[in-house]
Amino acid sequence: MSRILSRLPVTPPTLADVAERAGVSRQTVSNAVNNPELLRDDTLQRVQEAIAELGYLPNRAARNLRTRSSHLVGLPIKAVEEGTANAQMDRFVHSLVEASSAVGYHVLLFTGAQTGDPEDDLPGYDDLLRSTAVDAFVVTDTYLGNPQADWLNDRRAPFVAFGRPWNDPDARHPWVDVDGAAGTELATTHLIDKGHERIAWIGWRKDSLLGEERRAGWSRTMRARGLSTTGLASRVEDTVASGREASGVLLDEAHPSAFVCASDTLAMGVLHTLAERGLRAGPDVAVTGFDDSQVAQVVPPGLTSVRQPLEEVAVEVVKALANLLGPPSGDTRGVLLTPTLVVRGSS
Amino acid sequence: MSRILSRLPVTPPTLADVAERAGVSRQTVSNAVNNPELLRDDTLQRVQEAIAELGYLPNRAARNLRTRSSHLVGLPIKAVEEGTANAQMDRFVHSLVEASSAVGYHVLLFTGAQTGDPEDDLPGYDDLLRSTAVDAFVVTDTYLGNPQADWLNDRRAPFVAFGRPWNDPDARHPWVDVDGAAGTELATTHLIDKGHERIAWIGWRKDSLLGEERRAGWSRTMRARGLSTTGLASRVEDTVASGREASGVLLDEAHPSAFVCASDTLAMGVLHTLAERGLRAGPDVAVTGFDDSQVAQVVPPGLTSVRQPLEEVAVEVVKALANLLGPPSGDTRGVLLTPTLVVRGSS
DNA sequence: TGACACGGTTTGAACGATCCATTGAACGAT
DNA sequence: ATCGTTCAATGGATCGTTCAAACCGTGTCA
Repeated sequence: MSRILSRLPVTPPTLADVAERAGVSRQTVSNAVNNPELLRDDTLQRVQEAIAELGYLPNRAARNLRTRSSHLVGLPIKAVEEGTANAQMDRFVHSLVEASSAVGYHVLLFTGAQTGDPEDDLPGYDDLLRSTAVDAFVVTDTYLGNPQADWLNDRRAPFVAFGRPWNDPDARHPWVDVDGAAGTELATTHLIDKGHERIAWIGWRKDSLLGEERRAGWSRTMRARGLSTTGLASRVEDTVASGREASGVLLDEAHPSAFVCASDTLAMGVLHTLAERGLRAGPDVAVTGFDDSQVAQVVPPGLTSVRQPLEEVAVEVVKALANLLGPPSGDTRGVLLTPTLVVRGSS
Repeated sequence: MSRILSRLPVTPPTLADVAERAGVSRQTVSNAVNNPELLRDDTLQRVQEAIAELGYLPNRAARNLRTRSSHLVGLPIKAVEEGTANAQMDRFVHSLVEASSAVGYHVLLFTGAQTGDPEDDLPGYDDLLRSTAVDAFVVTDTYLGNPQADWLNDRRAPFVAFGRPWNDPDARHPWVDVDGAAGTELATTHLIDKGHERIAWIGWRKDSLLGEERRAGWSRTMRARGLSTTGLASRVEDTVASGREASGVLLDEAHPSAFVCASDTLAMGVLHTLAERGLRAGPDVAVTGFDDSQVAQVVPPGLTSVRQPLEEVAVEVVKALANLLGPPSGDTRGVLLTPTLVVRGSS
């Protein structure tokens, strides 16, 4: 019969065990854990001693059942894209986990239907919510046309977005985002200060509002400093190959001395072109990227890049979550954070 | 037969609701969900219709309470290291989440005490387990001296390791790992086939058994092909700077025509040296890395690298988990997978 | 004819916590 | 001595599910 060993040596102590040991009722122990201010000092201490002696920990499942909440937030993770250098997600996830645990929440990962169409993921959200597997979501990809935000809003599902609600300026969900234009402005100003005057832009296609915002930071800074932008902008796909190609054309036709890119991926494409033409990144042609990915950190001679304050973003996201799930204090709908510039050899 | 998506505010239907609608008892509905083979065909169908009509989903918390299991596996994530190019964890995590959900499990992230000392993380594991927050763990860092595995083993905590139990060859926990020596053998063979004879090794300090294993793949292949290894090996820290320095020294003293590195990080260091000396990676000096990180994919001219089958690893880990938590079928203690070589411009 | 086995279904009792209404004691004011 | 108020602590009901045992009609065999 004892062939099957119990996984844990003994069954963990319950509220009732602690209550008996401390000579109080279950409810009092519960209060000692959740509302200590309700107890008299001496009883509180007695209960806490009993808790410590028995090594009591509340059973999550029982608590979840009774309170109808799981203290879990769901984070959908999308497929890993091969070419693009967006490994920065790591940083965000790590901070999110840490910040969440500080307010008693854990992060649950899940994937969608894997069909590529975000539409197909939506039932997955619903199931998690209705089965009380998670209390809320954190969504990270609110590009234009992504149905997630709208869908979750319709269903009154609690969630916080990393990314502005581009398609619906007065959406009612809380969000946190990074000011992209401020980032490219930093990069452009930096290059101008270094003496560059013909500074090119390589960004994404026009339907990306995120891309257009970053572009605006470059163009407004150029204008403000009295520099021309005509013929200096290119809009392509977010791949190394596109960046390589676009920079080649720009070098031939517009002779820029520096490139500001909408992503590290595109900037890597520029580095490819420079390497092919025997030009040195930095001394000959300056390049800046966006994201401060690991690639930017290790590629020779180091890629100057705009760094998003992902740790801060995570903290703000968790604040919004706490506000959403706990007692609402203020209702700050959106938070916009400012990035910084990490200068390396490429500029 | 349209799927009913109820708004969140209304309480979701319960087992009892379904039972009433189908004209059966609660337990019968429960069986329809968990042990359909126990029901007569017509009853099963009736119940399934009721489930579909109401859009019923079992309440996770209640199920967890009753079955004393959470259907969650805990995955500790460590701090993001800045310099090193090991963002490959993404790939593993993604596959793990996917493979887990296929067998009804979700992945819960958590961080340790953030003190840097892994010793301090251990209570965190214990708490999660005892509060029935997770059923098991997946640990990923079983380097020599890491107390996790031993500690979990002592406590009979169910877990699967990605990484061999280096310090205890007959540890009793299941593990999955990648054959590092086979990987460097692939790289070395590839270089030899390309005509290289003086092939240098840059790896980690001797106390890393993982590093020694990778080194063995290089040295045994060299020996097997009748090539000398004397003076061609260097053991340093896993940083870009160390790789840069070590490759400089080797180039001066041993004149290798190719480098096999224990990591992409070290290989990037070699690329730095080559760039500084005006040497082209590939035509002039060949370089191979290990991990097939995103850096390897985007750095010009592309870094040849050993790619770990992380997707397969995840699948095997989940298999082991299922075996551990469900009815044990076989008891395969360890699984060793073989990596592949991704050839790019650097070789 | 009675005992027994069987597949399919039902019933009551957990699982371990919190919510809610209530009790008991303490205390100052009448 | 009585009353009202407040503060601490209690006991029972409850969350939604699964477990264990009981039930019931039918068929089989001694």
